[in-house]
Amino acid sequence: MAADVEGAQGGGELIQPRAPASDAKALSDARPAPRPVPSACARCSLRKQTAFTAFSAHELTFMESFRVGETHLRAGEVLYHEGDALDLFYTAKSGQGARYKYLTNGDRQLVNFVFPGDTIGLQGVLEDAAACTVAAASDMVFCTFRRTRLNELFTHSPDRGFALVWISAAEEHFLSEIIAALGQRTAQQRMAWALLKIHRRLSDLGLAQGDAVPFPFRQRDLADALGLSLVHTNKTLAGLRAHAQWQDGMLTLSNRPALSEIAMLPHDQPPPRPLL
Amino acid sequence: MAADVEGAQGGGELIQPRAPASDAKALSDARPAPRPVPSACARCSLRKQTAFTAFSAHELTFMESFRVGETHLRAGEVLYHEGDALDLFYTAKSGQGARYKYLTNGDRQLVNFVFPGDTIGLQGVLEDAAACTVAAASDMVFCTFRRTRLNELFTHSPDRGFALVWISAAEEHFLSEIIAALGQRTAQQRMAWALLKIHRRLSDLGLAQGDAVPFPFRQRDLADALGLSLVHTNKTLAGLRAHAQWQDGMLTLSNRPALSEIAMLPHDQPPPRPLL
DNA sequence: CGCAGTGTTGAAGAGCCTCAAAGCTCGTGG
DNA sequence: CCACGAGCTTTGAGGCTCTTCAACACTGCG
Repeated sequence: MAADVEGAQGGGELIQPRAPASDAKALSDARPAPRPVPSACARCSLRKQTAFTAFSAHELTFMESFRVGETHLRAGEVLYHEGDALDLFYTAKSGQGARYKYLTNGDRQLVNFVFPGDTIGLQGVLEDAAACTVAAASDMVFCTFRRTRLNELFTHSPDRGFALVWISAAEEHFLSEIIAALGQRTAQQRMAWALLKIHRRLSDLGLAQGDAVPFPFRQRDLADALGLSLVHTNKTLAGLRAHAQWQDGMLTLSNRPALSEIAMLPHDQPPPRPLL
Repeated sequence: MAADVEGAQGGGELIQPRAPASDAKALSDARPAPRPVPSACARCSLRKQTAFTAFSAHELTFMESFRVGETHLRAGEVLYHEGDALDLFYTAKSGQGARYKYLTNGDRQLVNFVFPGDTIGLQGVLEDAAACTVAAASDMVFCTFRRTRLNELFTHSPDRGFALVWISAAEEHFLSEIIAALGQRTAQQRMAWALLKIHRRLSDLGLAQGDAVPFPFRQRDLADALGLSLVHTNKTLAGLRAHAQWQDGMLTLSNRPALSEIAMLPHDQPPPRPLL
């Protein structure tokens, strides 16, 4: 699939409905292709968010040239599949998605949500096989970078190479928190923890409208993220409804202190991280 | 604590026995200090393992100068604590340990084991607060690197900077597998999965003696790694004893295909990864 | 209208946790 | 020499959390 022009879709495939067992991979192997967009980094609104560290002029110039273009995905489409060899990697620009891992029995784990500013696919670029499947829950736009030019990032702009390590380390940090949540917390604690983390991450991106943030997922996604059955996820959400409401793709936390208490969370906030 | 001379201990503190609730941090805040060792990278036996990619002569020279020295830990000692600001980061050279995260109620999660070749502390160096506590289960030796010189790694040796990103991505990959294991697998599946992963990683380092690898941990550690109670861990291990024996610090897998079947694992092997 | 996807609720059972206690191997001290 | 205690492993019993199965309500769509 070639890079397509303005207005057309960037490509992608419809994600399969959750198959009970076997035929989970009867999917097209088309890959979304990036399309060129002129001088976008300078205008990128993400860079203005306080969640991210600042760019130097030199870094900005370099990233403009390093960027290949944009990849557009519609809700439900897949960016790449677990096991794919990746020629590109991405930074999410808008919309929301998630990374999934599938087991041989058809079960799946939602490893992490993909929010604006998240860099994904780096592992798949380096190791020749993506560890996760990435799918969009809403329409999404990604900034796209080419595998073959990754070395330039280190030779031409050490600061950006440094940033990339920082990004990886921050992701690793968050994954370790997820591990602790899955391993040590009860269903209610996990749910409170996840709602707080999600809300916090989206708020830090400036996406909050009052107490509400957009969250275009299904209860099944949250269940797969927390390692809970769909039924129990529903009942756990119902039990927290006094403190958190989630309807029509909007998540509203009306009593964050209560949720923090339930989640056994300290109250610190994450330091600014780099954006690629 | 200053860098000490050959034969003396590198420092460290005794890890606390698992406190029931409150006083879990009544510990000295002494930090182990590295001691200089001349020209060690060229003779490092880890580099010869096929699990790692090769060094160029230039890279080797650079790492010799980049390295600060070695840090020695005795079994039970702590390298650094969750929340510490780190001036150093490390690559494990020998021995085994683990990274832990503690919850406010005293429970803990073993996030990942630390085996020779693993780079740790990078996240703590970049984010000003370590995400995990690192403790040694056997006597350990670490190669030590200084935070303040991290930028040199990117400006002087882009290849090593690239390697660092690769290392981070590989770790991120493995953590995502842990997440899937904790979220989707039953106790028996988790146990079989963990034993296979542990055995594989140690075998790839050339530490296997027949079907056995050294594994100097306690059932409590495995329980905290898998998110299971100690009692259930014991019973699950007993149920797998026909396929896996673990006694006197040695783990023996006598029937790997059976364990793979139980763990729902594909049979592929990980690609070579960089060593720092 | 029928159907697919999603959210909700109830009931029964399995898996895992907690509590409790006993055996084992150390090292220590009388 | 044996007694003693600490740390670890092992085993049993009871109960709670979470899963599975089943059914129904609601929505949007062909």
